[in-house]
Amino acid sequence: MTSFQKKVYKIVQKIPKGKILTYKEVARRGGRPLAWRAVGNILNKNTDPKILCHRVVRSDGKIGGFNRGARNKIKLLKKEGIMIGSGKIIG
DNA sequence: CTAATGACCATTA
DNA sequence: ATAATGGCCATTA
Repeated sequence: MTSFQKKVYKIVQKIPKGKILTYKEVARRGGRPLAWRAVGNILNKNTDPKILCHRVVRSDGKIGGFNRGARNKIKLLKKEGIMIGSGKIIG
């Protein structure tokens, strides 16, 4: 475990159901407001089923990526109650 | 240490 | 609307 990784996980796990955070926001909460690049990188290499990484999306409203494919990510978000259309978030 | 990578972001054409 | 470019950061090789 690396330092930033731990922070990112803690923040991502703290995201309440039905809500989402952008990579930028996660980075900001992690103390590195300009490290959204690394955030995505960390999640990418550590896609564990116990970690809720599907509540993190892009700033443009797009979904982004996912270990099981963006399709699955969208499904999960939809299940949580988030509205998604054309691969983007509507709410 | 250097170089390369990427679930990104913002701007410009 | 899409495509391409520059910038930023932590992690990995």
